[in-house]
Formats: sequence, structure tokens, C-alpha cells
Amino acid sequence: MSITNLLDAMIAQTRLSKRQTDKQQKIIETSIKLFAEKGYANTSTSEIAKEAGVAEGTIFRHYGTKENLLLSVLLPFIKASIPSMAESVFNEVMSNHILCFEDFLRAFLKNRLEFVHENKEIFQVFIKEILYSEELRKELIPYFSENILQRFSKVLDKYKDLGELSNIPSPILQRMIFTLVGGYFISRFVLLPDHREIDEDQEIEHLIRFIMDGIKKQSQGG
Amino acid sequence: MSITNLLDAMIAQTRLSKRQTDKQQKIIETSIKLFAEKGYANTSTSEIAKEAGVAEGTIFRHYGTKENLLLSVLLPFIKASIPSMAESVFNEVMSNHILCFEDFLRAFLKNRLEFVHENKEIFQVFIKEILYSEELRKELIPYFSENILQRFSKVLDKYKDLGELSNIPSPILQRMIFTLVGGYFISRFVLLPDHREIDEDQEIEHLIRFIMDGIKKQSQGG
DNA sequence: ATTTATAGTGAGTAATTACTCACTTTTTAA
DNA sequence: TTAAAAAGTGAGTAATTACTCACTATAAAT
Repeated sequence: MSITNLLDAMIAQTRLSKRQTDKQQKIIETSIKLFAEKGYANTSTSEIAKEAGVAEGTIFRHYGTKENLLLSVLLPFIKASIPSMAESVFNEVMSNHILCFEDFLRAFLKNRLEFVHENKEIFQVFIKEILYSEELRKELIPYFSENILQRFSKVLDKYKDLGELSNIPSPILQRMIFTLVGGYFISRFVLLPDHREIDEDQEIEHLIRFIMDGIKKQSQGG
Repeated sequence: MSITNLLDAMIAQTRLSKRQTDKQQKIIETSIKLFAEKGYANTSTSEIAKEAGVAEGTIFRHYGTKENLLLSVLLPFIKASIPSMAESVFNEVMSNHILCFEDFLRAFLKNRLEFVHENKEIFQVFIKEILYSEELRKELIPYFSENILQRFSKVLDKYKDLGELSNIPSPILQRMIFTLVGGYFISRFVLLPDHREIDEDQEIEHLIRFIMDGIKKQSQGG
């Protein structure tokens, strides 16, 4: 109802960008923590206020509505997420540095893994809410599609031209890669966030190997 | 809090299994529909009652609590889901019919795809709630692990012995395959349930090709 | 030092929530 | 046919919800 235009909201938020009070910051931190733990719908504003050590009115003074508080949690993450995904990796690849696709994939994965590690809890909120709220989905999917998928598609085409990739149609290849990578992140950070001391670098290498070669026994060469 | 032991609940429910009244069935149908649309936490019992054409008291007469209503929606799905996944496909493969791994995977995927198609909405509820509720996760993940993953592991080992699969360690191979398949189902049925007239058989073939061969250009043979 | 704007408060509110219970209606058993 | 059990009802309840507002405390600008 009130999300309506995510881009507008993002621009508006950037425009203000007055820095936060201590209390504001505490509200946001607490919201992230509680939303990640129990979900947005299961967290009450009174609970946030209590745990943040703030009057409930203070929350509404700054954020107006509970939904806007959620957006204030998610938007900076999305804002930081998408451009950095788009620029930092893609440009590097598309310009002069010549990497093989595998190295591109490795750089991309490590970059994203680090980013999500730094924003673990917000990522949890993000995943939960994008599955829970159709409204959020309708806003974000086209936005994501325009900003990321279209660029990624060009990368794939480039490496196809170089003869590195199989001739599965690009949109399908893309879907597979994003499904696998997205699924990995969801299971890694949302579904099974605890149980693991596993060597992450090694796991990423396995993921890359899986994407590149599949699971079939390769022709002898090891 | 009240889920405590899923297995017990499942056994208890099977033991009763008295058939449903028309009104009970309507309550369950409506719950599935609304939970899938807006999530369990965002759906009120009064809303369910109204849309089901039933007094709110009737819901509580039969299901006692709202949480138990959710379980009454999910348990039959889980009960139908896990054994059929375990038996119908795995036994067939492990006994006498000798299939290559690719054919096994194809049979498995088609079987599961059909099942989820028949239970589309419940699957949506299931995915949303397993991400939203840690309690449900803690109950289901070990259960799933015991009943499915351990069997699947044996299948993988068998095909490894036959020399069909690469020597990535089985647990990792398994995780990759389930992540990819799970991710596919989530994006197919929860994230993007609408936009698609796509030929599903073809998509499954691409998924299989991706799992088997990866995305790297194969050595000429086309 | 005084005005002005912003931050913070907490009691209060109307609406909604999951749930209860005394009661009636329908189905099953004897 | 009658007694007993189960299904169904809906007004009522205590608790919680997101949110408001008149007010005070603090910071910034003059």
C-alpha cells in the first residue's frame, strides 16, 4: 500500500540522509535484530521500543509507521547492495582486465559473500520479507531485473562469444546461476545460519566447480 | 512452544484421522489459501472464519489454537511429502532397475515437480513458514535430514562406485544438488509464481543438463 | 540570552487479536 | 425414540496492536 515506488523512496531517503541520533540508531539496530529473529509481522513496536531503551512514541516520531521502519531497515541494504553488485564487479570484467569466466565468477561470489557477511541480519530480514510480502516482491523483482540481470546477461554473452560457456540460452543459464547462488546464500545464512565451522573458501570452490563442470565424471584428466 | 515434537504430532494425527466435516474442510482450504497469500502471521482467525463461511468458534472447536491450525495444514503435506520422496523414487533406483544417474535425477525431479504442482499453495505456506519460524525449522531440518538426505547419500555413493559422478565429496555434492533443486522450486512456485507459460519439460531438461555438465563449453562433441 | 526547531516522552485510543463458553443444532448409538 | 456425543454458533473478553498527541527536554540559530 505505501511502498508504491521503491525508487522514489530510495531517492527521497538519500536526499534527506541527515545523520542519525543515538536513539535512532539504537531503534534501527534493535529492529534489525528482532525482525531477523522473528520476522517483521511477529515483532511489535512496543517490543522494539522496550529493547532499544526508547519510548514507543520516539519510533513513530522518526519513522511514522511500522512499515516505514521496515523500509528504513531494508532500503540502505538494497541501495548498498545493487549498485555495488552492478558496478564493482561487472565493470571491472567488462572493461579491460581479461579474466576467464571462472575467475569472474570467483570474484563475484567472494565479493557478494563478504557483503552478506557484513549484513547478515539484514539479509535474513530481506529474504524473509521478500518471500512474505508480495508487495515488496513486486517492487524489487523488476528493479533487480533491470539493474543486475541485464548486466549479467551481457557478461554471459561476452564469455559465450569467447567460447568459454556452453550454448544453453543466456536467460536460462542466468536463471540457473542465480538460483544456485541465491539458494546457496539462503541456506547458508537463513536456513542453516548456525551449524558450521566449515572452511568457506573451500565451499566456494566446490560451488564454482559445480557451476562450471556439473557433477558428471570428467573425461579422465582430473 | 507447542510444536515440540513433530513426529509425535504426526503420529497422533494419523491415529485420529477421523474424516473431516464439510466445514472443517472449508476451514482448511481457506487457511491454505490465505496463509499462502499473506502468510500465517498476517492472517487472522476471524478472517478465515468469514471467508470460510463459518463461525470463528468452529475453528477453535476443531483446532484449539491458531498454531495448531497451521500444523493441520502443514502436517499432511509433510507426511505425504517425505515418505513419497523417500520410497517411490529411491527404492526403485536402488533395487533392480538400472538407470544412469541422469535418468534417476530426471525421474526424481518430475516426481517432485508433479507433487508440488498438486500442492502448490501448501508448498508456498511451507516455504514461507520454514523461513519465518525457527521453531518449525528446528523440528523439520533434522527430520528431513534423517529421512531424505541419508538415503540420497546412498544413491550418490552407488553412482560414484559406478564411476558416473565426479569425486566431489558426497555431502557437498548433495548440498549442491538440493540447493539447486530447492532454489528452483522456490523461485518457480514462491518467488515468481505467475509470469510463465514456459515449457516446463524443457526447463527441467536444462536444469538436468546444468547439474550434470555445468556451464562450461564441453569438448566439441556438442 | 532568547527564540526556534528538533528529539524524546508516555499515557491514552480505537481497532484487532486469539481464544472462551454457555448455548443450540445435528449426527450417531442404543 | 430417546439418550449421548459431537459439531456449530456468536456474543463476549482480556490482551495486544499500531499509532496519536499534548507535553517536556535538548540542541541549533539568532
